[in-house]
Amino acid sequence: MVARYERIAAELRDDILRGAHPVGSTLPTDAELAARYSAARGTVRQALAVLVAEGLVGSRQGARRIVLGNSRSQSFAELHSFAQWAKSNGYSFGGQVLQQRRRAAGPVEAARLGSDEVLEVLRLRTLEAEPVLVERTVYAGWIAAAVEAIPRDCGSITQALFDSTGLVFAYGEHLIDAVAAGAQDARLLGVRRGSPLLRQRRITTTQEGRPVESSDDRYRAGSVTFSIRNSIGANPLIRQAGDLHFGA
Amino acid sequence: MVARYERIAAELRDDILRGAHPVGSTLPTDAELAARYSAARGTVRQALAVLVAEGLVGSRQGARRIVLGNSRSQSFAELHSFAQWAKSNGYSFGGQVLQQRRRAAGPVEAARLGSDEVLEVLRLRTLEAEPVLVERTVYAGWIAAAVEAIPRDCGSITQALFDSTGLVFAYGEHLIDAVAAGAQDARLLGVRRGSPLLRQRRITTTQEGRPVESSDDRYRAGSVTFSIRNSIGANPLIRQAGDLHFGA
DNA sequence: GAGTGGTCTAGACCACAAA
DNA sequence: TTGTGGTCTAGACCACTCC
Repeated sequence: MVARYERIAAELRDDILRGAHPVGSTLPTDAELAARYSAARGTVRQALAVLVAEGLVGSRQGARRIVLGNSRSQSFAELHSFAQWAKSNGYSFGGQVLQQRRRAAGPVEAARLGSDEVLEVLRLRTLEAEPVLVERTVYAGWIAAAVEAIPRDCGSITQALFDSTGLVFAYGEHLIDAVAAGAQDARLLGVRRGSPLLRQRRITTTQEGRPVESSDDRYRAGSVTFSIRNSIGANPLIRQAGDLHFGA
Repeated sequence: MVARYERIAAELRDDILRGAHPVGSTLPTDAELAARYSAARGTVRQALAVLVAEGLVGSRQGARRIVLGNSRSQSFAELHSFAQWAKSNGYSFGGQVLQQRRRAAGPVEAARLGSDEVLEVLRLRTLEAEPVLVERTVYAGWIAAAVEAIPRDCGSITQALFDSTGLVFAYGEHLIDAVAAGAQDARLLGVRRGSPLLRQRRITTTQEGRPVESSDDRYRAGSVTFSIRNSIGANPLIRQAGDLHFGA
């Protein structure tokens, strides 16, 4: 069952991407769209809100809505998976599943992933043959079987899931902070307990917004740096190898 | 004029951050909230959509809404200074200059800031009366006099420089990683040496792109989280206030 | 002043989760 | 089966933009 507003949003998006509404032009008014689709104004507004969130359409109170862009790729994540990033930068990389088990979702996970049963995976990833990243990932139940079918030493889970299911990931929210290495972190990464790690908590969804996984990724300090440029249109977040010279 | 749903959202957000609704607990139902605030269900849902978009609340059709988090986070979608961010979130904050001296720029600094002489400033900043941030900032020579004129306990340097010079900052590039606290960091922040800090190195420019400062900011672990969203919010009905749409 | 989008109301029905 | 959130309608008024 696809919601009415989703279908209207899809039609409008197609119109924009097709060029029927060029960048800079105004869209039909709420009332016109409501008449065209025989829907209530509220439903049309819900559809338009989708396009606004994607950055395709801009709106200001009192003024007509304007088409801001006509490329889908810009509105979605430019943040690639660890493997994609490493590959595109010419680094050698690897990965190894250390633990994997199904279990019941806690209340927070259930709400986050929309799933009662989850697959918990502990993965250690290497860069240039050095262990640099501990991933603790919780997958939604509907994708669990596909994840379990992936070889344990697969380097790119994203690629493997795309090959087996056709899924393309969109990256949702990222929370970045610093934490002290716990006992398990320290052992896996070869650092002392309590030493600094860069933590990235993230939620991954399909392009339609369906939650796929929730992950707690911990990078060894000095191995990876996140970079953000605050210029419009630029990639908001990219990873960089550590050891960058910045400032003095 | 603040919208009704914004005020309701703010109240609910405060309740969550205050701990009145612990993480994992369920929120009141739409109907209960509508009755409590004497608002229509649609208005309450609009407020809740704000919290869902912020990642504080999760929802699934048929199930009660659940509190997902209760931590403050700093979003990169908003190009705010520490003071602006703290103020907009209702936190008390302060700052104190500990050291300040002019010196010759190193070759990298000279290239980066376009300046032979620089002003080096060590600043300690507090949030809710706790020291959370050590800032080591290097200002370009042309702005040094204006910086030196700012009172040492000024909370918002950005504001002070705007007041005295009319300058508006644009934030250029941010590099984020984790480092171990050095001796000075540890002493100032009241943590053990070697304990994890979240480091943000950034370059600030004027809106025209002229470099103003280069800074190494170190946050005590657990005090602040950076958040980056690069896909559609869970509920597209709500636009984020003042959203600048980079990558969003 | 006319037109438009932003907000809000008060209903209704449906899909889904949990008991 | 009951309750909840998700969707949709049909109106209303307001704030704002643009002419």
